[in-house]
Amino acid sequence: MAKHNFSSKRNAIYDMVCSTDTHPSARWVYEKLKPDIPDLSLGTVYRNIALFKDEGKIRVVCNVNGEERIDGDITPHSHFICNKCGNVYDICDKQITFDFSSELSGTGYIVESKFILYYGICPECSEKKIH
Amino acid sequence: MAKHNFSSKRNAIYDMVCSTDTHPSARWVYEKLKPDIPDLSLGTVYRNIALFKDEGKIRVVCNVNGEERIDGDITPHSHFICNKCGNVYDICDKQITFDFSSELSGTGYIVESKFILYYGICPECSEKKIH
DNA sequence: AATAAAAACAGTAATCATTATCAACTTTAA
DNA sequence: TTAAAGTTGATAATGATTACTGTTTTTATT
Repeated sequence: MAKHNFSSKRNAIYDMVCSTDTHPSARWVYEKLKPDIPDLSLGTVYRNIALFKDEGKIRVVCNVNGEERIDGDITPHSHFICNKCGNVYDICDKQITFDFSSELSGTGYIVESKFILYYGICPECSEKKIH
Repeated sequence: MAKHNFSSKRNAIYDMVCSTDTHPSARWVYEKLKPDIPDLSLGTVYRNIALFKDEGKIRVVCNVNGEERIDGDITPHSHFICNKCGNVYDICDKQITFDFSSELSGTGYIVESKFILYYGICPECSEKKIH
């Protein structure tokens, strides 16, 4: 891994990713930071998100409407994706084991990560009864 | 749902998706069929795959290197995605329950589908020891 | 502080998967 | 048949992501 210099923009991007529970896209992060950092470039957001992925500091959750959605919380947990509004929510399913080390043991598959995704209608969209 | 006419190309696309366990991309399906159907258009493959999705005849498994991967087998099962070669494999984890009807009951989330994805290194790449 | 090498950046162009358009061709129902 | 509706190939458009390039910032060293 290459050595990295300090970068206030990189810090701002990482902080934004970690301080939201929206499971944002690169563009969302860019638009949130742009007012405070007028000379921020969308390419910089993509570049740094790619870096965080390489470093394992963030993870990719899913792809919604062609946009990759990321999460700064890399502790094991599941996600719910709303088929209507596209919002991504954390699911606290403590009872589910994320100790997958033995789940596929003896199969030859080396598991590095496990993801559980629920798709459906979120409470907000369910109430709105929009269709 | 609109009414659909018979279409030999649509049938060929659906048959190809269902007869492979590669969890193909649209382009893969196109390239497999092209030799036998020289006047097939990539747009037609995309158009019909979108149709199958709407009808619930196929499902989206994941997104690998920017390409959406689909599955003609819509019975409940998990998938393993190789971080090296990008191949997608079926995982027969019979012990895992796909009866998610009550898993998020009382939370307000209406679950329509559940996906379990394992990421790691597949047996083939593991043997090759490529890095 | 000056300075040079390395890293990061903005701005823009390029790439690539997917979708939209539209005129020509098929299928269907009568 | 025939006309309406559905399907298609070819191509253009879209939109997310990546690559490029000249400039700016950071860092390590005087």
